[in-house]
Amino acid sequence: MTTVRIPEHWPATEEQARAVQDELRERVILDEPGPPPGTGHVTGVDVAYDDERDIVAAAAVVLDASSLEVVAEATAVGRVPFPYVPGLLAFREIPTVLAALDALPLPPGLVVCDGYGLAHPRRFGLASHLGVLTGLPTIGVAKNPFTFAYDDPDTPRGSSSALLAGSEEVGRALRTREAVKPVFVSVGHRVTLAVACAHTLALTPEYRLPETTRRADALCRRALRDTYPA
DNA sequence: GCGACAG
DNA sequence: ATCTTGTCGC
Repeated sequence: MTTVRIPEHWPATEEQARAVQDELRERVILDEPGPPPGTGHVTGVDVAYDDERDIVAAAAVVLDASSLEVVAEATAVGRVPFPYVPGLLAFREIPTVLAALDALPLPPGLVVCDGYGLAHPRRFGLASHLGVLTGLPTIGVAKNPFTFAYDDPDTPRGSSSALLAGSEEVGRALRTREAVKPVFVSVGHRVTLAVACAHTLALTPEYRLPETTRRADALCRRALRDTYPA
């Protein structure tokens, strides 16, 4: 497993971090459809924290998009590089996630993040940030609506409704399991919202959350306890 | 000013 | 995110 250091010029204040977002936001690509769902590789990334020891562990798990079988995985650990501030989550996760992605023996294909992309106070969430830095197509699938408004989607799996920032649709509330709380899908980089939702449905044949994030979540937790046992 | 707020 | 037992159900 890779060990990472905090990058030299990583933002130290919220003001600096917001300035980085405002700068990088210009590079987001929103007019590409993205890879077709059900083909190629799809990679889930996630992180786990040990606040006591100031440690963060990241995992990247590559799945075959049609069988959802694991094709490759990698992990990385490092110091937590930024405090949790709503809207600045990416600065906590990105260095370690990048290291895990770099350690993969294969191209990741589409990357599925645990959080938001466009659905963000400055329209530049974790998935957008990771996409711009890697050039990879990315989407965000979050478990909560954050500050955004939405109407409850219809009961059947596959139903969806707009995730709204005022009157602007920044994502979709997507029902991945009948009558179960929806997930909140937003575009990261080089993927369309419709395609992002299609991928999310393809990744949730059984559970509310995408297989990608379920696998990545399990792996980064394992990496954390294997590396720094209680 | 106060509360809410991805993970 | 993380702290945490049992419990209901497939």
